[in-house]
Amino acid sequence: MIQSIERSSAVLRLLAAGPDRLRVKEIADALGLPKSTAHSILRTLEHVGFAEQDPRTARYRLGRGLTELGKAGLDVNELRSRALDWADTLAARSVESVRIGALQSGSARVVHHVFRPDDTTQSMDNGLIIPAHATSLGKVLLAYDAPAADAVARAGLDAYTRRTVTNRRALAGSLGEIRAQGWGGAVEEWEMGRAGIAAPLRTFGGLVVGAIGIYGPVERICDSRQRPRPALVELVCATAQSISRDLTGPRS
Amino acid sequence: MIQSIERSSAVLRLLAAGPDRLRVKEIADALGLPKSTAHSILRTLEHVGFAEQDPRTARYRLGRGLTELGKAGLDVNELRSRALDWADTLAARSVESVRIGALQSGSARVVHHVFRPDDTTQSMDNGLIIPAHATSLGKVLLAYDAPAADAVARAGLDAYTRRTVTNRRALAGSLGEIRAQGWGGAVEEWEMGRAGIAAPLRTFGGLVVGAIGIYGPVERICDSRQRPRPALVELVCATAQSISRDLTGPRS
DNA sequence: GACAACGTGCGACATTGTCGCACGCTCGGC
DNA sequence: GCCGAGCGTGCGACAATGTCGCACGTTGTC
Repeated sequence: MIQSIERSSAVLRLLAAGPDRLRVKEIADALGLPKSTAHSILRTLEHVGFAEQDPRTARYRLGRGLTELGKAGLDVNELRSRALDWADTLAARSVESVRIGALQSGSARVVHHVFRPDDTTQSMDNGLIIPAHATSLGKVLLAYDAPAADAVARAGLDAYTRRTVTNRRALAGSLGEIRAQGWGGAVEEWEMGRAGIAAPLRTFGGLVVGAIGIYGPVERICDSRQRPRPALVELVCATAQSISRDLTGPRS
Repeated sequence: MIQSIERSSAVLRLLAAGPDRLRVKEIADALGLPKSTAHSILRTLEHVGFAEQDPRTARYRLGRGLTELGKAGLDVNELRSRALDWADTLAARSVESVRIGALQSGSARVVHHVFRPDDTTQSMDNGLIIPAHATSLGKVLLAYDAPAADAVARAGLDAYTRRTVTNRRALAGSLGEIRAQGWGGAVEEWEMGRAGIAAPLRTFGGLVVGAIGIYGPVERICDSRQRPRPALVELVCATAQSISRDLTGPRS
């Protein structure tokens, strides 16, 4: 039984008990904890949005995160705005178009799109719903959301090219591989001649709330053996990690 | 920032995301955790009532405890039923009457009462509201609930005897002492010639949900120097700890 | 205006949570 | 109906992590 979780639940119950905001000392006394420990728990609870601190009185009360448990975890707009700069940077460094996606009602949706720097003949993909099982972005999202993956597989895996994964078992294996290596690739699974590399975006506790990836011609994305170029993979993963660090960093 | 709390919040978000119940493996994969770790977190969350496991499918979903955060922490009836046997035992061993109390809307209420074994001339105190600042039971409850203590002090500290604590500062000091030693006593603060010894009842994370204590003639409760007899204090504390262990033990 | 009490941060220690592994079991497929 | 894979669960050892004590700077109070 994990001590800190038990304690945090007690803190939440305490905060919920009365309409009054509570001081650190009061909580510490109520639970028989040192001030430091109580403070540490409160900081974490505030960090994840389960508690809030009144900036004026320094007292704590329940946070918005608890009531929002019923809804979608993270606002798509916030994800977008927080990832904007990083996406631009990734596009510049990789010299490819960049997409950020999130799962919405079980399917993958592009929530942000950065054009390839020196290429104007592209379509704006914002808001586009892309096949989750046939793109790197979609597969990464599915890899960390079992129910969605299930729903997609159950709905039927349409073939877009001859390399599209249409076998449920093969898809499950692919998703497992993505989890194992922390990123996912898709080569000509959606459109012939095009490939993508994507990595998950994580919030507190490792919760995946989206994915970011690059998409472009196979000959630029992959090496001679049709495998995603390690340098590009590294770039995508590093960007994803930076965004994740950002998401867990300043307030939520 | 406490890792396990962040992770547990992620688990809760995950459980809240979809209406489907989730498997341990799915949660572990989604957060990038080993199965064991995820399982440990889930067990704890279930333990504190934030998650529930379907006994048939072994899958997890959100628990009732989360939605009940807004209401009183622990049902008084449950506290009563769980403490019944222990209260009887305490009455038998101490040969005194035993009371169990809880805070209700800022004042102390007797939720259970066991008569002194060989004494029939007693009144039934069940449901009785007793002065929180002038009884051992009430003071123990106040010691771990700062807002209630505040409200009581603000409402005015009526004097029932010449030994009743009526000074706010003195009361605060008394409550601090109770926290420090883990039990509280009151000698002729409510009724002349009567004294009490009480200790807190704790749930998960050390949250105080009630108090148990004995009450009787000063000459039996206290030694020659008007101080609570150590043997009785020990008895009360041991009983309180047993009940607390019970409260954190089998399901909530 | 002075004191006390609070919130906050840091560091060292040791407790605690984490991880890897293995056991039974159930579910699904051949 | 049998076999196999995959799951939930439990244990143990390690070391990472949370805990605690202390001290600072500040706020609120008398």
